[in-house]
Amino acid sequence: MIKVNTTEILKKYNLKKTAPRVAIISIIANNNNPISENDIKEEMGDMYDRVTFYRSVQTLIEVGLIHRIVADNITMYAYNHSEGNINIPELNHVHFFCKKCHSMICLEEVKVRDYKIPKDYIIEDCEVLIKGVCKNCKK
Amino acid sequence: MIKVNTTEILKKYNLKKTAPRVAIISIIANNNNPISENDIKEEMGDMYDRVTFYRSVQTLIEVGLIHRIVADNITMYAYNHSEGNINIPELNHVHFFCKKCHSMICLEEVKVRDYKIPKDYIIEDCEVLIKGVCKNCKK
DNA sequence: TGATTAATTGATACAATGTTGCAATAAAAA
DNA sequence: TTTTTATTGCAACATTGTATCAATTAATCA
Repeated sequence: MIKVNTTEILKKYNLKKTAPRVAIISIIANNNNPISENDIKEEMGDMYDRVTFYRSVQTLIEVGLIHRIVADNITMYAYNHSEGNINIPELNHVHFFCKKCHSMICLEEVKVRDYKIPKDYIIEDCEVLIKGVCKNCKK
Repeated sequence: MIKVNTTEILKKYNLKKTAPRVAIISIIANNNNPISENDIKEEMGDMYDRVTFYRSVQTLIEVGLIHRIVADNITMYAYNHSEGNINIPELNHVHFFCKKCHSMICLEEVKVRDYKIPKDYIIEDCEVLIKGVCKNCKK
């Protein structure tokens, strides 16, 4: 459980430190694995407002603090602990999605090789999504 | 432009050969790159019905004939030309998404290596999404 | 510290996307 | 051709996401 310094982070991106933002960042950062809007909503209690949530999440994605993963039409959010390294696409955003229970876990140390992309394309990010069945659902 | 034999394909999966299915399969298969619901809708004209579309697409994804890709909340559909090989995750579903114009292109020959997934997980599929800026938008 | 400024919130209304139920239809089987 | 069964297409609903705007609150500065 990594405790993030929301004051510092928000200042870094010139964003005001507001209650919803602090809550959203903390909740996402304190989860090792991607988390859904509903789970975040529950943790926020009556601090949750849908519009504010969408806007906050949008902002945080734009600055590169979190990212959104969609699998089988299920949307989840995860923290970019690699924050400083987002320009090393090989190392980022690798997830496993269970088709049965819809849980998602973050994986490390997976690499992508042999990009055959036209030279004049700019690569900013790389996401790898591995789908299958998790340990529990396999039984 | 690969012409697919919808009669054969649908029979293979025990699906009835209906007009909407034939249209949807043909449209997706005849596009080299992923295509949005709106584009498919346009090509279908008044044959398009939203509910039928969602159901058809759902069915076709389940049998592994097409797949859905979501980037920045934009959903697209692409044909699995590798149809027979869907259990070789290294070779499947590699796309480039342009953050500016929201176009998507299919890429070949990208490989993923060094899976560090717990041994008792079943891997069925692997998608790689590379985001950035395309040739045109770079200018 | 208190007033000023500017971003952000939260409510409302709207728009787009996705789902359920069911009667009518059409495809495949007999 | 008739029967059977899956699929369609409509209506109604549910969920997800967006635009507007007045009220609020955080940061700034005197």
